Amino acid sequence: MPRFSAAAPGSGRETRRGVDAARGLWQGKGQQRKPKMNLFADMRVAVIAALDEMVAGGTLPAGLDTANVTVEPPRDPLHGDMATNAAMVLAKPAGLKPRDIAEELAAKLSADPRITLAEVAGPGFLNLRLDPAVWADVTRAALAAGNDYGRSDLGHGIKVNVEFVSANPTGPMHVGHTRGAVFGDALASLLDFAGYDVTREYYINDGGAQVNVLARSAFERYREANGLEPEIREGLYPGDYLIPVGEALKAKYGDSLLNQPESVWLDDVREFATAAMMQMIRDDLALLNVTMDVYSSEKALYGTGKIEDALGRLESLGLIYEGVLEPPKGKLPEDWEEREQTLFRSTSFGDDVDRPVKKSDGSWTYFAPDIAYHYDKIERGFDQLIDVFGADHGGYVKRMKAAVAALSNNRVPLDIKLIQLVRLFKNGEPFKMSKRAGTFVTLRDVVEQAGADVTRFHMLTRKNDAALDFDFDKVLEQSKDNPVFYVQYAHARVASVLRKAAEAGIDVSPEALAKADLSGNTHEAELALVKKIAEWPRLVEIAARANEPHRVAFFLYEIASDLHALWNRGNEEPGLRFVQDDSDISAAKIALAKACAVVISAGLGILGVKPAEEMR
RNA sequence: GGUCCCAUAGCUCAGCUGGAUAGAGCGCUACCCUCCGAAGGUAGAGGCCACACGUUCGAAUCGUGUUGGGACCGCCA
Repeated sequence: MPRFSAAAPGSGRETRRGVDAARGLWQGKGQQRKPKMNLFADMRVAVIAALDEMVAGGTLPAGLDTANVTVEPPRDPLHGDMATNAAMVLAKPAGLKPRDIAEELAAKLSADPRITLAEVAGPGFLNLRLDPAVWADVTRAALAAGNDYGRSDLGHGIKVNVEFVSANPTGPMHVGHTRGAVFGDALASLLDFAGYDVTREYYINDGGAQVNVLARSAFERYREANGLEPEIREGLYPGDYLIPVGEALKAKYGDSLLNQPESVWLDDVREFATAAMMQMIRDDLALLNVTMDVYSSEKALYGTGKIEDALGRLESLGLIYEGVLEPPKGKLPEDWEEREQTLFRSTSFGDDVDRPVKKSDGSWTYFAPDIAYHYDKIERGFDQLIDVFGADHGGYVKRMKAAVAALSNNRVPLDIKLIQLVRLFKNGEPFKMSKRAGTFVTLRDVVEQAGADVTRFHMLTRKNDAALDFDFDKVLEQSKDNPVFYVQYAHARVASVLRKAAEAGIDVSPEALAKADLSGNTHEAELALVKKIAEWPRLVEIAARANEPHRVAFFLYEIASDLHALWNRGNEEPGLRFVQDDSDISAAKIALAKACAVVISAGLGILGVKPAEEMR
């Protein structure tokens, strides 16, 4: 039975810092680790160094801003292995022609042993072709780093708080929460991988009217447990999930509460029921392999002066006043009348109207504890905040950002990611969710049918602000039309190769693969794969900068596609197969395959999906 | 009325702090399995990136406006 107490005494918070050392490799608090080889970042360093030489040599003026200089893979492979826009970006501020800059830059870069050809193209692009030895280095770097390949120090260990799920503790989690949970958890892992110090946090809305409704609903189930007819009135929560809570209440209180007025039992029953709901939510999250670092309680903000502190700070900044809001334009609410309220001057920070923090009866609005909670996060020293909300909370984005900007004196950026809805399908038919009809699809329903791995991957195959279709049949389909299967299959194929090679007496130990002569991996299908492997560290940084974990899922699909393509080529060209009679050649091919598997494994790790060793 | 999100191939969607001839899957068309790696493979067709103007050496990407779709909009949380 429920053991969870929403508020740890005195703090309003439960943490699990320091007890999570057992996380998987990729989820270790990694900001102290050294970043691994990032070919594109390395080459950019070389380009900037060459530009510095040109400044020293007098070709370029000093003090140029190189922030917009990029080194990236060209869309067309005919353009070489990498391209830089340096000449075009710098032409105007330097007062020179792009091609002139590019020509000299090309001459300087040609001295780099990694670069075999640097040629000017188009309006001033500089296309670079790399020495094949570079690709061998990439393969070896991936093998050596394993699941840490692609780790970055982009975040420099700064403290980021990712608040997600934060479902009301009034019932089980449904599919919408599931997507938010997967997104938030994957984003947190991604940021950790990119060198941020990440805290996963859940805000428990246990301070509002809805937990009183929960208490009254649970009380009816308590009466039911005592043999009375429950009266689930309109507005109460009718779900069966409260029946065991009623029974637990009976076990604790016997029949002693039955004839008592609400004022006697409300607080106790509310606390009991809330704790039970939070335990259920924790269990649901555990099914999805989501573990929070911190649970913070809204209720614990009341009566401790925290709300008053936060609003007092706003007041000292002259951002709180008593006033009357204009009625909203267009359709007027039925019961609209002018009222004086306590308002936060959020318009000073880009909001459209000022927002009430106190109701006309003097009690706090929902916004007030939210302000206090975010103030608390700022005070705990976070450098960056991320909130993951359902798309229906879009209206709160501006006011929340305004509050954080005001309270942190613009020091702490707040990014709010809105999660669009999930549309459920079964056999291609829309699957209507309805609490009344009992077809209420919970997180548990989804995970029990589809499994945590499939659910997690599929939920990340769409951008967070795009609606997502979830078809129970399609996500379980074992075909290349299913991205989950496709990526897992690629990893399993490599695992299969390693097993087969070992059976054939080939040494596939890490040491042997590290020593393999990779200079023979020159087929275009092999080069396509190794170039994709080289791109992985860059993709991690792009995804982390945008707070968009779905990019990882798409990248994994692409690299899996490259592996499958190479595999298929082996059907027609036996020389491309991984397992060969010549054990030296075989080791080289297998090293490449293994490096690919390493990237898939690391990427799946960020998404929270276990890589498959075999498909069954 | 206002705010936010969205608009890319027939369909579902990617598209990098702006970069070269805009990509993938499905569907469609044509080829390809006696066997050695087909829970398939190869190739192809398919686009006014909603529209207009602007910024820029360069715009699907940034800005303004228009059209169409969705979400939200003071004592609900």
